[in-house]
Amino acid sequence: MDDTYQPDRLEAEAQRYWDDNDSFRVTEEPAREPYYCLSMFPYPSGKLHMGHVRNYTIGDVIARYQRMQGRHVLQPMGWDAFGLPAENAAVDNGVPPAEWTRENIRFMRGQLKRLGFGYDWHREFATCEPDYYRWEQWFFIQLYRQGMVYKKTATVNWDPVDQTVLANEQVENGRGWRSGALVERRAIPQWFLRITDYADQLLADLDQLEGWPEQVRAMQRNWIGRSEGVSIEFEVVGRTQTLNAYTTRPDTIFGASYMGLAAEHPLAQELAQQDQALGEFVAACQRTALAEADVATMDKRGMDTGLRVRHPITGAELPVWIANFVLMEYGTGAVMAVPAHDQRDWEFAHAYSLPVTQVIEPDDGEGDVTAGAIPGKGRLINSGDYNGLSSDEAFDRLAERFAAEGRGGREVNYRLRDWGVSRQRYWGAPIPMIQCPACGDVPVPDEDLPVVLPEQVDMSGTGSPLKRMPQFYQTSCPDCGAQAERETDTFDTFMESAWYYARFACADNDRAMLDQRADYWTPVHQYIGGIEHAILHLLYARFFHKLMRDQGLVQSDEPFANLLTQGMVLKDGAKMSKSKGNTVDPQAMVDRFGADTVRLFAMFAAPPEQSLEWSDSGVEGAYRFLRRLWQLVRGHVQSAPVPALDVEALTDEQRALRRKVHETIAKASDDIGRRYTFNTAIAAVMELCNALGRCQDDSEQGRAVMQEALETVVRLLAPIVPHITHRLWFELGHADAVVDEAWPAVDDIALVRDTVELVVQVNGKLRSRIEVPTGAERDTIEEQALADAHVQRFTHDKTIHKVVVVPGKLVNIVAK
RNA sequence: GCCCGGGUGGCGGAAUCGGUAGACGCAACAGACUUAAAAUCUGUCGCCCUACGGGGUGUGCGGGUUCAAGUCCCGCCCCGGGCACCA
Repeated sequence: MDDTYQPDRLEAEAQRYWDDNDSFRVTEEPAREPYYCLSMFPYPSGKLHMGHVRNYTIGDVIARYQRMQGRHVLQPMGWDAFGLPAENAAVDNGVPPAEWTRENIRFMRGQLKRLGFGYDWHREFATCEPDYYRWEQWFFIQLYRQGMVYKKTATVNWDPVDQTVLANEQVENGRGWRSGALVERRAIPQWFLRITDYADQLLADLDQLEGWPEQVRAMQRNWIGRSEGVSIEFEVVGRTQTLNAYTTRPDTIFGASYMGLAAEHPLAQELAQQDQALGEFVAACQRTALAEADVATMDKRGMDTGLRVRHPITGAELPVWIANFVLMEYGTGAVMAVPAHDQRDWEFAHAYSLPVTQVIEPDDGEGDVTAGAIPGKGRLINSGDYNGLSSDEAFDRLAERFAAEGRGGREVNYRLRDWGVSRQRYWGAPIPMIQCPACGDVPVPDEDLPVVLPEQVDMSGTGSPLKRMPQFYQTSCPDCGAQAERETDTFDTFMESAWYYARFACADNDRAMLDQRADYWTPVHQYIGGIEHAILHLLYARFFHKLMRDQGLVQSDEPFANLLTQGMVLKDGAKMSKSKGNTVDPQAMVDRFGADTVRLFAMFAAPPEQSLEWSDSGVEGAYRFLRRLWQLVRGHVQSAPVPALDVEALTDEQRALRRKVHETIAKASDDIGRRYTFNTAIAAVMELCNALGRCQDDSEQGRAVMQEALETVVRLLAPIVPHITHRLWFELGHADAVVDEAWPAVDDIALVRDTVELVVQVNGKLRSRIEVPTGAERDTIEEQALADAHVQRFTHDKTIHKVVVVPGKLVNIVAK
């Protein structure tokens, strides 16, 4: 055995062993219990960052642990290869996106291998390859034929100088990031998936996802935003048309003092044509950025249209205002504004001196409508025939009334909007549609798939180069044969990541999107990724899984049974970023200390769900621990031969050490297998190693206990630091590799204790400790605690009121 | 603004179901080894007081429940994530 720990040599050897033995290649074995462990695949941005290292280490630890538990583990890896950065790189450096992406993949694959992750590389794919996206195109067409896809105009950020569509990320303070021009909103036709048709299922099935953090389920619930309300038609005075408003609070209808319209509302658009001032205001609203956060924080502004609607009960005339905080995407784009009971309406009413009438007496104490809105439910006042009813009673009565009158009724509404999948970008999967002047939108016939994205492109112009490539877009109509044009938009990249987990099960199938192997492996048993994907990616993947189920491609309802969301990696308290200059390159760390040290630190520094503060000296500490472990094993294997363990023949000290070994197995198994708190599992193993290092027992049984202890330590650490343990396992005298070993088992007999220490408190303050026999009676414990000299000091001049005994833990004496 | 998290020593964190606050590691300090340094090993390490036995105090802030609160409840403050075209 080498005198010193030499990670570079040893890690290369271990990796060669796994390669030569195809250790992580799996095929479907119906008799075995499958376990699919998946970490969110990376965007190939150039090189791995610490967030990747952390994510993939967590996944690898779980995969290797489950393998040691006897499960048949699949852990694949691939590339989320379409996206904006490739286009930016092309503009900045003149490298074509395809070439840039493939080079990044090649480099990052090497980095993943160097970190020793146990992936089945035979299943690898990149989403930018036609083999992959052809099935996405095929599936989109299936959905189109079923009516799950439709086209409508929707707004995008438009940069008037660069003549291009911008992502929200590319808009900074309302200006285009390259040109600095004020961004405009522009409405263009785009493709949508009817995710709202699945809103109820997506909401209801969250209850099945017991293996998901409650936090994420709550975020999805809020995102879907199911609400039960009432739609009400308002007559427009002097016009034949009506305005439909949706409200969750019909009980406040007597407090309605105006109606708010979104700038995009058809009536607002119509009025803007006729009135110059209104036109300018609507245009100004439409110039501002799209992001919800911007809409929510901007000043509430509006303009009176001069139109009036009739209050459906009182008949009073209410002014119609165009308001910048009313969203066309939610409800009907028209709101019945009740300033006394809605904060936004209240602010707006105050800004424009509109009336505020309180119509609810809140249940929980008093409110003051001069200070702010009173949003709670209560009893109706100032509400005519409805006075005295509770909010809930009034809701029902009014809903029935409007339904009976044929001008509204109960309605369930969702905050969730349909999924716009069109992107006016080059580096994405082409949307497989053809527009024919005669036939309209026609899907590309299955036999013509895939629609291949041309890779030789000129990225120097503005906008997508596809729009400048007649050889791409000129085609003939599949239906009538006339000259027609292909869609030049590409798919949202969330499309690729919405189904990749299933494709890993059968990535080699060139005849179908999925086959029965997808049902063998999915639902994914453990999915691991960043909390930043808690809503969009995970919701889209859940939606896709249900779509695929309804196409008969999979059987289950949900794609991911268990979810672990990892926190961010920070340096000096801030997210690592190039602009802050606080990045740490994992490669430099691996070069210097080896993969095991980096993996160990990443798992030790914080539990996975919390953010992780990077610390260079902490990494050195991890390295020191591995060196000490190496020397601990070396000292042991170089001593005399190890006899068989005879548990009957152990001294008290040997029994105590062996008990610690088995307590550590119990703790580490629970921490890794149930709690996913790898940091505390590592701490427990470190504690055990500290105890082993102090042990000077070179008797026969002393060495036997040490052998058992070291074999335990090596196996407990094997998922986390697989390279050093690979080697140490052989050094401890084994012929087979530790990667194929079973997780150590707890010997319950080793855990037995004769006595247990109890803490003694007086009035809740720690005053003493007593040693009692393990199964001692309550009375005995109480007697011993009261007799304790330290306790007496605090009780002798007081009366004992009560003695609380918590078995195995403490005694609390209440004295006054 | 809305939704979801978090706040514990000099630092990262531990305390799992309301029961010993500070495990484990880092940094720092002291000692051993060394010609010296590095490495390694040993010890100390929340704050205040101390006769060195111990005592007081302490988990963002202010209240409350309880024999007992970092943990539960109410009200604040600060930091982070998401907000539909970054992935």
